[in-house]
Amino acid sequence: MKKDFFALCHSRLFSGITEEELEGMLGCLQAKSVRFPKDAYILRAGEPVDSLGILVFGSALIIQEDFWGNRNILSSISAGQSFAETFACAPGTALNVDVVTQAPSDVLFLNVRRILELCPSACAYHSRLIRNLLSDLAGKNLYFNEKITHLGQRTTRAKLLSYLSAEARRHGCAEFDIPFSRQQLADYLSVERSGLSAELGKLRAEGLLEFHRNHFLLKT
Amino acid sequence: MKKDFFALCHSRLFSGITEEELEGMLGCLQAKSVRFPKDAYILRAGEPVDSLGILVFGSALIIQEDFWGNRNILSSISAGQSFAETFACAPGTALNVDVVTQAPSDVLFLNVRRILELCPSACAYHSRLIRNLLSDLAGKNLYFNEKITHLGQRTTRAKLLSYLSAEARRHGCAEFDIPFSRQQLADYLSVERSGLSAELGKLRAEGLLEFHRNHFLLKT
DNA sequence: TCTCCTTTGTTGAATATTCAACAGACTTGT
DNA sequence: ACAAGTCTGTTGAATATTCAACAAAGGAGA
Repeated sequence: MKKDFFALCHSRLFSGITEEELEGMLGCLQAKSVRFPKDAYILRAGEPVDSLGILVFGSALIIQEDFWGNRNILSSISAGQSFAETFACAPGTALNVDVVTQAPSDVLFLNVRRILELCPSACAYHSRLIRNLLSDLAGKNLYFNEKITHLGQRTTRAKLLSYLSAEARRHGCAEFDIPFSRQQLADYLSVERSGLSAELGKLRAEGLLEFHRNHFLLKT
Repeated sequence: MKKDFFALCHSRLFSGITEEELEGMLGCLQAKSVRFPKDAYILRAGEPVDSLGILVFGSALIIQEDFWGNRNILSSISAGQSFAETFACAPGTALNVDVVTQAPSDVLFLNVRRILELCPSACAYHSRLIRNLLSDLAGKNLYFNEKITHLGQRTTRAKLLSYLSAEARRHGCAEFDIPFSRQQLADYLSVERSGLSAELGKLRAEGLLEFHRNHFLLKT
């Protein structure tokens, strides 16, 4: 249980809140902890949600699947990150994504109505939690905004360069690892895997970058 | 000034707050009102922002422009809607979009730090405002999510069908007007205008839909 | 009503992507 | 070390998109 608290204290949602405060809050918020095996559905598209999830331990993917079964990876989730806040915060909205574990995972579910309800006497830190949630949503918003920037590019090459530039900016370095396999990157950028590989080959031939598997080096 | 208040009271951000309460709050929040002519830049990419904007009157577009000047319309803003909340709520982030008026517009700027600072004695409704902001960000998040769904489609046809389905769902009706010209829709979906028109022609020939200008009717 | 100007539709050539199939590289478990 | 399975790179044919140029339709103002 202490180990859980460590991950939670370092999550964006609970930043600025101490372990002692957290312990009291979780009870007040009626938090529920659930364990999932590898490749399990944490949430399924179509479900109405009134709780957000926090990945305490493990790894998961946010996946969107269309009518014909084409998969599109929207993001990957690691320990300390939360998911489904958007749907939980927008009342009356059904989930339109699947959340699937990549490894055995522990998830903490928090009911958003509980978070928003004022109970100043019991939990002075509700206010802080709300502000964290706000900044978390803003962060997700920026993430989606960035993805739209990549998807808005017309060609596979332009999408790749847009994505790799963003990764380099994020790492603050021209050499970095990406968190996707080729197939996952192709899904993320919504292009054909073979075309992606071919384009990477061209970019290497032109001297714009080097790579091996998921390790990349961008060159001037 | 009363007319301003009417639009604000019916905005998502100030919903549940009365005119009297609003009047007091605007002073406390140090709200600043600015008027813009048609085709003017309300905000420019690269600017650091600590305030969100509310369009009190008029109409504006959120536009992203890449290095080579290709424009991508991310959304359109009408009276009562707010913009730049994301950047204002995520500290230390520079704006990566332009906000441009489509018509003469009045904008109210609200400093987010002011909103988040607790001042329970002066403004009991700060809490409500924060919750509205949260739900607003969640709503924007869903909007971007939807756009990603469209952009994630591989072909112009699939993007169109995805977009038109979403519009029909939004209107709750198979017959509706879209808020974009052909060029704007092509920018929004990130495809070629002429290809878009051609695809619309094919869809009509196949009997999937009817349209005239920006009026559409989806057929079974 | 008649221009002028903007928006939308159409076409064919050039370019890019998808699809399918396979070969080689890497991993994992025995 | 070996085998089996997965991931990545390569190729050519089929399909789709972009580009450029022009034609047609719609709208605004005289």
